[in-house]
Amino acid sequence: MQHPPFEDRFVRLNIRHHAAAAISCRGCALSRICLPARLPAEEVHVLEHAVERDCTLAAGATLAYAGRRMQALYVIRSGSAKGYCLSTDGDERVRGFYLPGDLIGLESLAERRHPCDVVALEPVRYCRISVQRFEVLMDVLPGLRREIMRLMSQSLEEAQRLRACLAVTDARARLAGFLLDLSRRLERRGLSPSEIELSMSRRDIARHLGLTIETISRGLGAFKRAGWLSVRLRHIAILKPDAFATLAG
Amino acid sequence: MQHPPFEDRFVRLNIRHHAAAAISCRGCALSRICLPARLPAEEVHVLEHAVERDCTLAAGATLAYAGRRMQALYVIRSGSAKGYCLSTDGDERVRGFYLPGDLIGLESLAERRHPCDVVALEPVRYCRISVQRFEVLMDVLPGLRREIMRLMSQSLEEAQRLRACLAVTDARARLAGFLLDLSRRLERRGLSPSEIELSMSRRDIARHLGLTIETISRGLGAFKRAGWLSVRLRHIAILKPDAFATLAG
DNA sequence: CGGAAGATTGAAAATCATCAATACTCGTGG
DNA sequence: CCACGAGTATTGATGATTTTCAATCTTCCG
Repeated sequence: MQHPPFEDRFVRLNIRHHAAAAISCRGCALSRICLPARLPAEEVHVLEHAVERDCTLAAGATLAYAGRRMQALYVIRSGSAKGYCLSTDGDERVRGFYLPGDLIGLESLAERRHPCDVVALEPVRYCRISVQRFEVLMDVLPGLRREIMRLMSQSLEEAQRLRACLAVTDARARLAGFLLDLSRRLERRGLSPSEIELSMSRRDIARHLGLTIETISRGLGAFKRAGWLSVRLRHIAILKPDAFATLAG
Repeated sequence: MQHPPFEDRFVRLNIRHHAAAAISCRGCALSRICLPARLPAEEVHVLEHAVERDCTLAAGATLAYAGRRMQALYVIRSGSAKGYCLSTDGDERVRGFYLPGDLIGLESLAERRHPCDVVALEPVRYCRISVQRFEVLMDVLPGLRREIMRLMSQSLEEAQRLRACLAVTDARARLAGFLLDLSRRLERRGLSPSEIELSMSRRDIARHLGLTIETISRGLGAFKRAGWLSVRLRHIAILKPDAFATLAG
């Protein structure tokens, strides 16, 4: 819609296929977090053959364009991405951030087109499964189907919860809620919940929370002075998670 | 979790079964909006037998309790409800509002428990299908399965979009976004997008948008003075939808 | 009629956005 | 290796918006 003819070319340019280097799902570092974790072995086998592994994306490259027909679902293997849309007057609204293990495109299935742009915040490795194949598998593999349902339900819950976290007037509380959520998501993926390397800029966080860069910066400063965390640029360490939980509610 | 022993009793007391008066899905006023709309006739028939129709709930009564194991999925037939959770210090965060045709419980499927309370904002009639039956049907009816997937995808998209609408600093813009979204949801359900009878209080809206009652009131007042809408208590008429769209972005 | 809850309005205080200046990081190229 | 410059982050001062507190008005019940 917004970028009619270019997208396919762009996306294809950004994808590098390394069929030879393709790792099986079972051998993947994410196997405990990703789809196969809860799937019976025979289904994992079928799934493996439908998935293109080792796709990569450079930092800043776009994985999906708003309004364009969706071609595939993606799973982030490493790196991270942000989903955002542009308002009529040109400023962006960040819908959310995708972390390793996250499935991108579930929200696009109904309309068969992406509701917003998705760009890599850092170099991203990801897996890809075409919508057509995905739909076939959904009919054929009951285990996968249930797992996808579970994932969608979970994403829905998460989206609503995050929304509730924004339904708070206080800017610090919002920031605390965001950091806490990020921490928990990382923990669920087997990463450290306290030592966090932010892949998004202050600007992204601000556009995500409905605040300004300066407020984010000052908020982090206040948390630092309170001894709740240490910050140095994109690296933060959460020292008192309970304090954040209390502030966020 | 929060209301351990009482819930079942409450819910049951609030449900009135009128087996005799049960209407078929095909005869239901919502048949064009609700699940059966996109289902093959034979599946509608099966679904009909699994659904309890004509359940009712008094205004203010609770349909689902936060933390409690989910028993069933619900579809609002008439009336409306709000989903909210309480923060540690007791003030509520409104997650969202459910309108006629909305399926309640999709977000609870993963954890098998409700993430937040759902209470009726006005007298509600609804249909009910137990989780057990639902899961069986999901395996048995491919059409229903696809439709549910579509619905979940759509809900997810909606939740993310609404979230983006909060990612805006200006209070008026948020309110405009909320009204616009409400208007569009009503329209999709065959109701008037301009003549709206709000079932939620200013307080509910405020808690939903991360603003205060007074700001909501002043915002509506400003829209009124600008000639964008007419307000009288819970009844609003949107006169210039484009103005709202522009403000919301 | 009377009382409780909801809604509006006004004046204040606090928070946050805006504007502006500065510091810092990191990649590039001399 | 250093200098440069663009992008990013911090900090300060000011002003606008929003919250808070308070009073009033309305509606909706019984």
